Amino acid sequence: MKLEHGAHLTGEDRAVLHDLCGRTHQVSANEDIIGEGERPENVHLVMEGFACRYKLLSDGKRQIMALLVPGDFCDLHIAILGEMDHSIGTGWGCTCVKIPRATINDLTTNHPRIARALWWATLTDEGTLREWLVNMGQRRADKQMAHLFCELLVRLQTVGCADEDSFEFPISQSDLADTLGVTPVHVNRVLQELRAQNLIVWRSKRLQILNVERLKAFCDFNPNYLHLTRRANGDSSE
Amino acid sequence: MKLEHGAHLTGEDRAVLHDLCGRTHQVSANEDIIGEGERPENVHLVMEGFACRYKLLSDGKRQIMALLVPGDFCDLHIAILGEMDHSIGTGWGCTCVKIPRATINDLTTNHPRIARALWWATLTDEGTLREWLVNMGQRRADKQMAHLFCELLVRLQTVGCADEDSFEFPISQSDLADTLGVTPVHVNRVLQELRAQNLIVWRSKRLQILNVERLKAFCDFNPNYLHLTRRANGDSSE
DNA sequence: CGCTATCTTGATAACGTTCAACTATGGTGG
DNA sequence: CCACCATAGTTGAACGTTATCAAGATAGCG
Repeated sequence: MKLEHGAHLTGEDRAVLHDLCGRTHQVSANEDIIGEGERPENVHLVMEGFACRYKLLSDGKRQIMALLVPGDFCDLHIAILGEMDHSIGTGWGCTCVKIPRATINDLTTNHPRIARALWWATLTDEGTLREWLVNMGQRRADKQMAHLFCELLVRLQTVGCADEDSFEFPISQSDLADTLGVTPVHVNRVLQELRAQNLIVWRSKRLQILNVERLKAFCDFNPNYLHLTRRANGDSSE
Repeated sequence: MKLEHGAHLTGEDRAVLHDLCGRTHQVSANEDIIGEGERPENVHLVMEGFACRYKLLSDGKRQIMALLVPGDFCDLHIAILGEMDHSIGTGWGCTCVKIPRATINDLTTNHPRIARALWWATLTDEGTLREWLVNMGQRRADKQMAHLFCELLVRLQTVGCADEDSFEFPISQSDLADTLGVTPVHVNRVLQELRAQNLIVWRSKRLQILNVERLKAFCDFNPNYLHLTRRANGDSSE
C-alpha cells in the first residue's frame, strides 16, 4: 500500500487502509477478474503479481491497455460508470483484494486524505495511458519496449516489488506483443536486439536491466507522468 | 453544457453551472492554453471549437492524445496532481472559460450531483484514451481514421455541435497525422481511399459522413466507452 | 495578385506482418 | 528419472503497410 504517493496520509489513514487487505483472493491464470459489460459489486485491488486491462476486437485481436501491479486498483470507476467498457484479467495468476463498493463510498466521504489518494491514483492511471499512447504513436518498437521496461521498473520499485535493476516479469512474449501493439514475432526480434546491445537480460521470468541509465537514455524516458514526487505545493483545498 | 450525461442534474445544478459560463476567453490559433510543467491557477473548459492535449518529444515529434470539444474540461486534475505532464493547445482557435480552482473545490464539496458529473467526465476521458490506444495498436490507418470520425460525430452530436452526419472540422491533415500516429503523407492517401469508397467528404473545414452506418461497420465502432446512455441502475451511493 | 500553408503525387526504403517450420522449455505421468 | 507433450520462443522468406524525401499543385489570406 505504499502506493499512496498522492497525499500525506496519517497513521490512522494507514490503519484503515491496512484493514482492507484482510481477505485476499487468488486469481488463477486465464481467469478474468472482470469481463466487459459486467457491473461488479466489489472494487478489486492487486496485491501480488500482474493483472491487465484489455479489449478483444471482433477479429480476435487483443489490445492490453494497462498493466496493473501491486497497489493498483482495477475498477475504482465502476461506482460512477454503469458497466465495464473493457475486461480485466491475468494470464499469470495474481492475488487481489475485493473491497465492497460501500467501503469505497465510506472512504471517499469520511476520509478526505484517502479520497485524495484514490483520486490521485486514477489520475496517474490516466497519465500512464497518455504516455502509452505517445509510446505507440511516436516510438519504434524497440524504444517503445524499452520505455515500458523503464516504466515498470520505476512503478514496481515504488511498491517494493523490484530491486535496483530487475523485477519478476512472468508474462509471455505474446502478451507483451498485445501490450505494444505488434506481433509476437516482432517482439522476439526486438528483444534480441536489446539483448545484443547489452541493455537487458530476460530469463526464467525475471527481467534485468543491465544499465538503467543507458536504457532510459535510449528511449528518452521521463517519469514525470507518474507523478511520484510527493507534492511540494502544500495540501491546498480541503 | 449538455455534456452532463454523468448524473441527473436538477434545475438548480444547471443554474450553478450556467453561471460559470460568463467570462469566456478567446484562444487564438497556435497559442497554448497550458504548457507542460505549468501549475495553472484556473481550470479551463472548452466552449467552442477544438483544443487538444499533446506532448512533444525531444526529436520534435508530436503526439496528440485527445481532442477536446465543447463541454470538455482541459485540466480538472490539476488540483490533485502537481504539474501538467502534457500541454494543451489549439492550432485552430477556440473559446474557453476559466474557472478558478476554488470554484471547482466548492462544486465538488457542496454540489454532490455536479461532483458526480465531473467525476464521470474524467472517467469517460479515460475510457476514450483507452479506445484510442486500441485504435492505434490494433487497427490499420484507414479503420483507425474512420473510428475517430465516428467518435467525433457522436461526441459532437451530444453537445449539439454536429448534425445527423456532419460537423465542422477545422484541423489540418498534419494535425490529424499527429493524432493518429502516422505521417501526413499517409493521412492524405488514406483520406483518398475513404473518399473513393464514398464514405466521407471533407472540404472547406467541414467533414461529412456519407453513410454513417457503413462507416461504423467499416471500423467496428462501438460507442460503449463513451458511457452516454443515461444510467439506468439507480443513483446508487450518495 | 502573389505569397505561404497545405495538400497531392511519385519513387524508394524501412519497419513490421504473415505464414510456416523448427527448437527450446517446463510440467506431467509412467 | 526419463519420455512425452504442450506451450513458448526462434528463425527464414516473402509480403504489405507506412515512412521518407522531394517535387509539384492547390487553396486561403492579405
